[in-house]
Amino acid sequence: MVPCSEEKRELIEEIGLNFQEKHYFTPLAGRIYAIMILSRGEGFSFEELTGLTKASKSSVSTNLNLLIQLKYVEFFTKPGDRRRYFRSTKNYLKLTLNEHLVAIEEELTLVEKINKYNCEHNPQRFRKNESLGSIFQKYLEVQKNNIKATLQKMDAFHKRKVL
Amino acid sequence: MVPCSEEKRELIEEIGLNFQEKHYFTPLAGRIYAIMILSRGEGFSFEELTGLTKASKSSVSTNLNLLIQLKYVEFFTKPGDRRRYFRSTKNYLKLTLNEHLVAIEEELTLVEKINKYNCEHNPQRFRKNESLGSIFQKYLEVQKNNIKATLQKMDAFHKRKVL
DNA sequence: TGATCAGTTCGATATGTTTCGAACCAATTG
DNA sequence: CAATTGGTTCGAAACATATCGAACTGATCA
Repeated sequence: MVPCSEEKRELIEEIGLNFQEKHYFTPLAGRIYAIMILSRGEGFSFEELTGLTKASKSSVSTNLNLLIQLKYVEFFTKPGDRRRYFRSTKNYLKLTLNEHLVAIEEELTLVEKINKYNCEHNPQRFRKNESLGSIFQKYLEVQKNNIKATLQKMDAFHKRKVL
Repeated sequence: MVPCSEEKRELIEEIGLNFQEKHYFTPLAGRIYAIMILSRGEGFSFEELTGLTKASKSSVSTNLNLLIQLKYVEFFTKPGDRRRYFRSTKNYLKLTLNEHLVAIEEELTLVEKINKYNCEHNPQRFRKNESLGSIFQKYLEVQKNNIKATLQKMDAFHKRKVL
């Protein structure tokens, strides 16, 4: 039984739920990732994770490997210790931003397709909604530019840190 | 058998998929709504919808009522006709914007909670990520303001139309 | 060499969701 | 009144997904 405060447990569930909804994680993947976000970054061993999540080895294994593949999690080793230690990568915010970007680009192309179809097949309806649609498109463009600008800011920040 | 071009069928599937992913619709709800978006706005009868989607009456009924509850769909009647005619409401873009707004506000409060927790329990980690976190928070604020401004623009547009 | 440790793989089980069919209801029609 | 129309309700079937247990691998240790 790995110790963990009630407060932390609740936060883990809440954050985990959020990652289920917004990043399509499984419940367990959400919990694992939440545990890592709420830590000093020194990494968790495999058995600590099974203990904290109360899940089976197999489930932890699969979900952990999924998170590693998606670059949410990385691992490192310590000399004279067979175990691997798992922690969240530092680019969570960047990954999130990239997901936002993809979502918005998808939405833009979809809106364009709908407009194109209605312009050709339902001209009356299209004309009625034209200006509203362009307001929406402008909105998406602004969101997109904000994401791109923020990504650049983050890159600049990372470079400064490294030097 | 209700007629429908191959092009339209494909678009319906694509748009339907998008609504499944981004608005948590069921496959059938997505298809129904897509059909309505790609039309002149004169409404579809219940049996036209079962025909176009090739789904059972019961499924169409439940999903239609769901869409009505969520205000994506409305219905009207014609004199001397028992049937109801269903069409998409005109506020799709507004609903979408409101969903974006809610999502961003949730993300903001979550980021704040994580920061608060790490500030109290993992100060080293928190300090390292502080400026990166504030860049992200600023980003979310800009997105939020853009949504609010767009909502106002849309409201203004609607009022002008009505008068 | 045999035992243990750290983790993986895979088939089975549990859980949750979507769709369906059949029975049903209320309003209209003949 | 019986039959039809337009639609709803609800339990069951179909499908999808998450988690689990048990058997396994490959490295280390005694």
